[in-house]
Amino acid sequence: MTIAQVIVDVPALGTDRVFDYGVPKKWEGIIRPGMRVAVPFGPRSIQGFVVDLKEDTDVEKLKDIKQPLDLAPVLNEELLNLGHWMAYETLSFKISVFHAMLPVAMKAKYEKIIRRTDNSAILLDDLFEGKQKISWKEAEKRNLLPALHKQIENGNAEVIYFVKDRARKKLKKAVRVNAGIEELEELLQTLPANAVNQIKLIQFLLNVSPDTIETSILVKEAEVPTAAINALIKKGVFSELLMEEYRDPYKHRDFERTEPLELTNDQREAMNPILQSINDDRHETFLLYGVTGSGKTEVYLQAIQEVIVQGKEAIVLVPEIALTPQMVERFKGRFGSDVAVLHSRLSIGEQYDEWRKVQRKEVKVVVGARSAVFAPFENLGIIIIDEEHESSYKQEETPRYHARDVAIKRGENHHCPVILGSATPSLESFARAQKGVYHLLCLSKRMNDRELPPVSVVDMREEMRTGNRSMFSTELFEKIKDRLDKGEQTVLFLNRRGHSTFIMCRDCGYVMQCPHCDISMTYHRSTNEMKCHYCGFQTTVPVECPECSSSHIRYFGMGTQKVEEELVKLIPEARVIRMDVDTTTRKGAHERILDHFQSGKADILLGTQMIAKGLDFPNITLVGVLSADTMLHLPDFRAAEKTFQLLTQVSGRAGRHELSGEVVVQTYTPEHYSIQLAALQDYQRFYNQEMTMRKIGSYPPYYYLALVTVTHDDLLQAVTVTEKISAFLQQNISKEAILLGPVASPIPKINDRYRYQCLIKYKREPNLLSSLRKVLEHYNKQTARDGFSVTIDINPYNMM
DNA sequence: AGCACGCCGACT
DNA sequence: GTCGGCGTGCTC
Repeated sequence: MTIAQVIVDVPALGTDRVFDYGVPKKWEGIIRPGMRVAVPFGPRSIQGFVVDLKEDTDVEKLKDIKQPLDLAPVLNEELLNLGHWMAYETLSFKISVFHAMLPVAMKAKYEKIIRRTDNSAILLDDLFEGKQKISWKEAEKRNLLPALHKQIENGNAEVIYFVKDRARKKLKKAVRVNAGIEELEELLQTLPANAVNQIKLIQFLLNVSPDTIETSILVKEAEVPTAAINALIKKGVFSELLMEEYRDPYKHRDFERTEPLELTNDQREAMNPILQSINDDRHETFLLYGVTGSGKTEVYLQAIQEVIVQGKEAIVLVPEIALTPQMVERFKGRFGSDVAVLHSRLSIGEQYDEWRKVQRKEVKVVVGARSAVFAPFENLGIIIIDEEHESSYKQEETPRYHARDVAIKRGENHHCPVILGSATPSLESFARAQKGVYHLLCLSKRMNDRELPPVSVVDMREEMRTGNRSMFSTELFEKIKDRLDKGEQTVLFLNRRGHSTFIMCRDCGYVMQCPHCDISMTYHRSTNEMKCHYCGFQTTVPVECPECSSSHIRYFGMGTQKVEEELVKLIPEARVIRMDVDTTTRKGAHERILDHFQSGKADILLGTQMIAKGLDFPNITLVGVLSADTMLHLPDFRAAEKTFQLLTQVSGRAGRHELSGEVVVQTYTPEHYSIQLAALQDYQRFYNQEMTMRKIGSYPPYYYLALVTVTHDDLLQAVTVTEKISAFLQQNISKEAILLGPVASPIPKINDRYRYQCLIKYKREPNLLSSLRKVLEHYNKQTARDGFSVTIDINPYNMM
């Protein structure tokens, strides 16, 4: 008897292991590891993943698999092993990891129905309204459950559990030609002369002789009505079938084909070691450090070209917000239909279809956001992570994995190179490159030898002193007007959307806080409400101060909305277009805004994060950063690094082509090294300076981190448990490790739950993972009962 | 995570 | 005496 080992779809500690199931005779040889199956689990029926097959089992009350949910495995052997590894490293449940590796469409939905079994019981006619079955949801709504329960107990009705697969393929009609040439010619003779369309159709078949053809295409090309096709189906010339149709998000776009460009010396030098590694089938991690506009993408493209020539496949990861049509175009332009695109702005169906293209080996290249690192290729030749320093490569929910770590693991599995590309590498990666763990490749010159644009830092405190209280310094304002006169374009960057960040009473200093979270409420002008960005709590804008009843309530902090209003007031003739989460939620909005700006229909592009990347328009000659220090003062040891990276990125948007550009950076802390060195575009010095800071603070890359967060609705309880955990961990780590805590989380309360944490800094701690696992196991019992939640984040990016 | 089982108090 | 409240533990 074949036994399948199954990971069931129950994310809990007690079920995070394999369960054995019998494979029914009729599925033997069909059910294989990596397939999803429907299995009975207790009284219900749920989804599971077969991870292995074996011949016998010790389990006595063995149940059988109900049915497979896939025709072919959705996880290959490599991905299954990768899943086990990830679950171990990130302290996650295996089932959570498997779900993270697959498109959301493959996550099952469950449904229950109640069916009557005894048709003679007249009482049931009322309950079921004469029908045979009723859905659980409806029974619940109509409050029939108590009565139905009784009937279930009496054996007059039963509950049936369904596993519903959401992975629906879109199908289209097609026909297969069964008749050979002779048969067709024979038929042509016997058809009556008035069967014009059938004759036309057969002649078409004789000319083109297709094997299988989509019905709608046949109608168009043979110029016959469907009736003619139906007639031939009846005569047995065709048999009908359904073909899978891909929901192609780029269906209506033509991509202009591009040819490889001549490489610069720099690029060729960077290219050689990569090619070497590809040719030797050898895993190596490269850090491609290239200033903005130095042509990293062309290096990626040509490396991929080589990989494809060798019959292998490529994964390219790009940060979600940089995954613009412009970016996709570069890859589709070079590799055409060999490219699949995966990111969260696609619909669930589109994501599924793009993934299917990979599974069916119909593409060679995947360009996608974080989760594309799991693309089910079997013969990977290269993995590229562009903008490797981006924090969006770290997933902030379980499984809390970093795409960089996963990419390197897969690179090892496939003996292929991994390329990390950035103009501002993360300190972690650059440090590894310095140590020789990664192979450092440099592109130090911009393409077509354009100088990096000069950056001028404006001290906004000085502006204040001279009486300028607007959000634009005199220098920036003058320069914007100058560009307007010249018909050149300006990009204004502000890392904050919305209108004002908070409101404060000018008389007593009262700042409105969320009653459920320790965070100030944000003013939203469009709805004229105060909103909490953490729990979604909303309330009206106070007309007078709740503390001192003063009416001097003022709006502080600026968001993109407010800047837009100001701009329109100050320079009415300027055509401003705003780009942030609020204006890009609708599908395709992203693309429309950029097209609009590119075609010169706007003078000023005002936006957040998302305009910092990839934007490459020839007419941009001025970049303004309205407030460089918005993220500098966050309680985050990476604040300086993030500021430096962002400023460098934004600056890189100016003067990339014939026209030279310049950058104006407004700040209240012009003396800070991250702003100074970003203005000088001096990564190396920033790296040295910041490394010193990290060494002093015992932070990465000198130390690894593990963050344990405990939440509870009672403050004291949260503190007590965090103390116990800290004490336990203190005893189980070496002297070299540093344990901080318990301390309140940077946001001490979210959603009425208090948050306490303890942070472990360590260099080498082989037993840490198992100690942390013990913490989870021990407190999990309390977790459910007493309302605790304990989460562990290995190498966190977000300390909140 | 569900769901059943089982042990306690409040009621027809 | 029974209904139903939720704490406990299991699911191949």
